[in-house]
Amino acid sequence: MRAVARHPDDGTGNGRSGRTTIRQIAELAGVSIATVSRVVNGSGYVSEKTRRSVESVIREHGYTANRSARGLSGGRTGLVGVTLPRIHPAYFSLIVAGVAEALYEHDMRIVLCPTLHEHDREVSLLERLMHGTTDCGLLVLPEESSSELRTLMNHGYRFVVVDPRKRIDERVPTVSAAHSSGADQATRHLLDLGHRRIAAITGPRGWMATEERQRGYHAALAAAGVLPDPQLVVASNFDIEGGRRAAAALLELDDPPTAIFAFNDPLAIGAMQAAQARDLRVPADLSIVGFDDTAEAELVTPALTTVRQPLAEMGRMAVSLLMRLLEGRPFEALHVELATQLIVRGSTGAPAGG
Amino acid sequence: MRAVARHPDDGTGNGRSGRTTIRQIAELAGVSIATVSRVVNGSGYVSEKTRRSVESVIREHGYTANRSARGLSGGRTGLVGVTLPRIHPAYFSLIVAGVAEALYEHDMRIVLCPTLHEHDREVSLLERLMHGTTDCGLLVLPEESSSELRTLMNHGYRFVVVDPRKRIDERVPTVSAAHSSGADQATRHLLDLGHRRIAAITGPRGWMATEERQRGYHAALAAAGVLPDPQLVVASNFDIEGGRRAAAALLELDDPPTAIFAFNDPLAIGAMQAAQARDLRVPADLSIVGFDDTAEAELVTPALTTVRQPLAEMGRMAVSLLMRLLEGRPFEALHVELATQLIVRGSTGAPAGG
DNA sequence: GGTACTTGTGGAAACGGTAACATGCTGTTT
DNA sequence: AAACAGCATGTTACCGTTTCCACAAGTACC
Repeated sequence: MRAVARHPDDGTGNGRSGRTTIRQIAELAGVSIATVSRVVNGSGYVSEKTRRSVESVIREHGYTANRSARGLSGGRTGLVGVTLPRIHPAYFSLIVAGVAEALYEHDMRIVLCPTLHEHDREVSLLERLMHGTTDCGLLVLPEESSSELRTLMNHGYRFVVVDPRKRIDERVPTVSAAHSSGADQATRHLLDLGHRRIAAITGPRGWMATEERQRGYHAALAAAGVLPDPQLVVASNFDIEGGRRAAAALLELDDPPTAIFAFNDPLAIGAMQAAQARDLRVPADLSIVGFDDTAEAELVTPALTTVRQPLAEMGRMAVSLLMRLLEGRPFEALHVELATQLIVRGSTGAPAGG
Repeated sequence: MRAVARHPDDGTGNGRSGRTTIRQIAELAGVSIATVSRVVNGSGYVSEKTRRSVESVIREHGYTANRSARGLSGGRTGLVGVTLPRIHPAYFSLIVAGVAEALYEHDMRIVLCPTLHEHDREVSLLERLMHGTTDCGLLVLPEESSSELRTLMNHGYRFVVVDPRKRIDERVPTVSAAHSSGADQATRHLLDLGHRRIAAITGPRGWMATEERQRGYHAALAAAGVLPDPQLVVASNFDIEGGRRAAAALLELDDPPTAIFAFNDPLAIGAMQAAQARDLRVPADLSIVGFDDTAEAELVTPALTTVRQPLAEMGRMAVSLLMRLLEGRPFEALHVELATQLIVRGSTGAPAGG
């Protein structure tokens, strides 16, 4: 004879005290657990009368299905694993915000896994996520190689990659920003203002974002008949300090640039600091364009002209692909590229000589 | 006769294809599942020889326990529910970063639940989290009333509150920053510089952070023998726009302040913008101090003098309380208050008249 | 040489759901 | 009237763990 804990707290403090189960609801409503399950999940046949009655009992007792049980029994856990390098930078937190919002509408939750850019951590995290914890995954700027991702797929794990770092297997669904066209817009803007010596501070070599943006940059220069100068392209690492160093080097050149296109906002802010450190006025002496349009772009003086990536929207779009993946509906658009938009602010202007 | 899927992908794509289970490991190692469980959890008696053998099979096959099953079977899910108003603002993402880092060390994961400041959403989210999804919770700036939190406790749910919004039940463990002493430091700094008309732009009325910081502000003024002027205290809502409006109102006064202490960084940045909009120089004509020391404080010109809250550390501390709660170890320090530190930058200086 | 305790191991009962299958009904078709 | 389809509901196996209990063998003690 087991005691049935009716009181909310049975004093054991083991966290499962008194939670209403499907069996209790079934008994109270005078139906079988199968019927309650059908009502809760809206599956199968249930008469209007029964449905009402069960629903009222559920409301009255505040029942919610135990996700562990649901997950175990072959249903869904309702959890989506999200791996990302770090939580804090505005870039990532905006994507996650979009993801969370979209998932909430599907009554699913995020299991957040920062990898701190460590490949091994990411792999072991995914290993665990796959195994019963989550229904599917969302990999932001993943560290894994294409072949590792392929292995994941072959194990039957469903996932979507947001902002792929390197070029990956064609069959992996991806969401990214229109890097190349954004870079093209930014560069054209500088060309239109009259700049001809336009430098680029890029991200790490080999990253898709870097390569694609570089492609846009070169395309715009070519279209304007400007010969690219290899001296004017410096690779860096996407943070403020990197921007500062790269800009300092560029400004040391015999024939320094009149404009710098930085491949993200922190780099651009670093460049701005480097310019101000050597008493150059922005934009009078040096124009600067960034990429991202996170909140910081509006804070600096002068405010940063930058290419806006729809970060939250990328998160939402990734969720929408994920849901289709879960439903097993095959879909055509495996690779979604969201449009970027140039936001012109105070950091760009006509070159001094012009 | 059921097919036993040996191959990693059985083609059903239902996500549970081919994952190694405890039973398979047991069979391969020639022991019972109970023994494998004991090895995995380090509980009960297992001979050295058996342990080695089982461990090697586990390593070889990359086995990890299914968390749903573990959660269901009365063990732990290894998941911690984290509710917070929004993910994006630096304030929150820094706390979450600290939480994630600390939880990783305990091999636990975050289930992230943004509430968008909606009370109902938070309540229903918690309702679900409690019910089998998570082992415990971490509530950042919760919307719930003290009595709702008490109800949660009585249901046997274990949780810790980070940065309580209102004053709550004594028995709920909390982690917060030393609001009052931080505000005291900030105000004293301005007094030391020679300011006497020091305004305060506070957060929403009734919030603990607001009240405590106000207490520190008043204490510092009193200690310096400065009579507080009610006109100089304006309540706002913790964002840039609010800071702009509040500062504009303050600067309209017949006898305007020579310094403003804003109760967080966005407010301070808004105040700075308002000052610059009316051609006041910061700090020559107006000194400004913020509170938080998130990244933005260093970006604005001049860089913001502000009170640093150890946000990531608050997250880590909350996890440490949570772990003790889970272990059932009772502990004395139910309410932890972490020290703040004044960071002096360019936005403060001696008043013009001084 | 019993008895009692320690150590190592296996068997089996939960845990709370889902879903396949079985079982009645009520009409409708042939 | 028999056969059958569609609806509504109940029964039950199963998901992968943990954990309690039983049992066996070895050791210590009187």
